[in-house]
Amino acid sequence: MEPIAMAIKFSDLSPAEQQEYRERMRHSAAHVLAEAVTKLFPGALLTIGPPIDDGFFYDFAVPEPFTPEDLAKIELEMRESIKANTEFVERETSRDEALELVRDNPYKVEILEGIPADERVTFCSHSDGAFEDLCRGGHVERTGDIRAYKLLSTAGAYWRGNENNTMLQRVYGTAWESRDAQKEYLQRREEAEKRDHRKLGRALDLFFFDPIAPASPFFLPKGAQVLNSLIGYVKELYQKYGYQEVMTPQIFNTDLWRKSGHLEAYAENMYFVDVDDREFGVKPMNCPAAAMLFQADARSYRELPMRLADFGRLHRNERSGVTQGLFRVRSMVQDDAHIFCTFEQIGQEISAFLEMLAESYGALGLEGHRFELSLRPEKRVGTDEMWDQAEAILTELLDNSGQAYTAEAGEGAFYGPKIDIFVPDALGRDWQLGTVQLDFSLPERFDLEYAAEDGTRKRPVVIHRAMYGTLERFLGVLIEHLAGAFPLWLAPVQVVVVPIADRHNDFCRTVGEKLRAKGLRVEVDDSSDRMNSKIRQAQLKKVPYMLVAGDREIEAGAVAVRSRTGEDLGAKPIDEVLELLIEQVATRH
RNA sequence: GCCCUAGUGGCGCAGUGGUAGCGCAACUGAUUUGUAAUCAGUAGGUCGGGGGUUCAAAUCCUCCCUAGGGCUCCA
Repeated sequence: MEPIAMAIKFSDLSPAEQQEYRERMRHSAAHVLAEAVTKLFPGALLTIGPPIDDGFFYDFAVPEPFTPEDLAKIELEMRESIKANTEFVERETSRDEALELVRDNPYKVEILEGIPADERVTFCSHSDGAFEDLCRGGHVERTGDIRAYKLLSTAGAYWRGNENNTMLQRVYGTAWESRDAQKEYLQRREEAEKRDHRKLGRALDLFFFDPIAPASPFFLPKGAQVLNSLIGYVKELYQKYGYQEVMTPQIFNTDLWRKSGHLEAYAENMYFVDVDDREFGVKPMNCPAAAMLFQADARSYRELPMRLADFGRLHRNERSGVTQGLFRVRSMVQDDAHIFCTFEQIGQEISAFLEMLAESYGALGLEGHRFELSLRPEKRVGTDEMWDQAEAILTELLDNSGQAYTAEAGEGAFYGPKIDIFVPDALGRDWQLGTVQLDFSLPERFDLEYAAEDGTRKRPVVIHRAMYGTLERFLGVLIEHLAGAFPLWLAPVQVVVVPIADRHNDFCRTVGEKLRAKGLRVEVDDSSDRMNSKIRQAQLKKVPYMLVAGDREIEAGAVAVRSRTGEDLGAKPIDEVLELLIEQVATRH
């Protein structure tokens, strides 16, 4: 590949060209980093150094991990190369020569051996050959074209991402076409940190964690209120879309998990308890319980589709290093439901689900989500015919939905294909929320049957589905999207009534009672603080509305309405305010 | 699970071998105030847990627990 020069201004490039340019610059920065590390740590072995979103990294095999001080030194060393403004040069070599050059580096040898026979093998250098790296190419013209860069962090990373391999030391950095662009990016990161749901969870009194129950949130009254409002909304949708709610036990005799296959495939993530010499497993999923409910009676085709919703609490013993705030917990609730239906009903069921999902995401203004279709994996149950048909149905539905999606071959569960919905957090990391999965296995394992119209006994299909998925995770993503400012219908405290002086307290309490009687969540701040302070408190807690009352308002039977955006909506009669609030809650605005 | 970093009153932090501190919050009193912080006082900590070094440990060593960043983006 030919180097790209900064011959024209970055801002004149098309978005695609800008993307390309940044990738080249970041990849080039990774090379400069690699050279700096080689100079400072002579024994370090180079492995890979690709551009990534917003930056680059390079993985090194070194005996000792890098310290923060090392990082500073490396950054200074990089400055020298960039100041020198030397040219990036690529040269093609024979395989034999390449092998000779990387002989002492098993990682590079492995990379080299992985290059297809019909591809060129190239090395690149930006220091007149003094430092060379096996490289596919794609650079800027000169080191000086890396206008802004910064090393951000170090981390351990397995070679090839496989935990059975050696752990390498990764250095993360960022690089930009200008100092301003970099500054903007770093500020964006800082802003994102302010939205971190773990910080806001504390600040807004929503939840906390304690080592006594690792990775298991304690929801404070306000956090529980938000979750319950969400669940209430989901229940409304269930009513509309024909679901029935069920409740099932928390722990089951291990026999059930043996039957469902979880004991074999999922035991390491489960909690077990021994009671009276019998072993029980705490449920990590609701599916087997749903299957038992289906089996509880002789089923007819007339009952299908049967949609059973279960908000049961689940426990999964996630590996210690992967838990993360509310995003990945060990104790959770899902808006989970299982649909038992005929094969012919799959299409309409999933279609209705996608409709309900769009409705619910729309209600929360969730943007930036993407769909992923996961197709058959190597190891699977069910016939090829079933997979052919099921995949065709899902593909057609997605095509017709107009929703952009990606199809991932081999990513499906062993028991069926699925569609996952991913939503990014404040830092742009994607999290799977919604999902709809076909299951060809559960009906077999539980020998589920229904009486068909012609009197024969047939096997139903099971569809697992959730819109918000794990509600803990969903809440985390939602907090970051909204920066903690919940819409009125979700806000744990919807209104704070603020008396200006003590003599206004009684009036404000009356206002509070009036709103509360209509189902609004109201607090009256009758503390001895000044009004300014009360407003500030309410602002910090992101309460949607503050109703201020002093002599003037009492005289008029009104309250002065202030929104958390700082907007002064003026004095309004209490009944009018009440009506506005109720309307806003009802329409979920 | 693995690598790095961290753990000090409810929360946010300072304190690197010699008497545990600050801000916010809490509590008490005073103040009664017009849209983001009124003033004064009081109380609160076995410094994540165990073991060790030392005359002396929040501080040094060691094991464990928990949290944060990262571990599929290929030369």
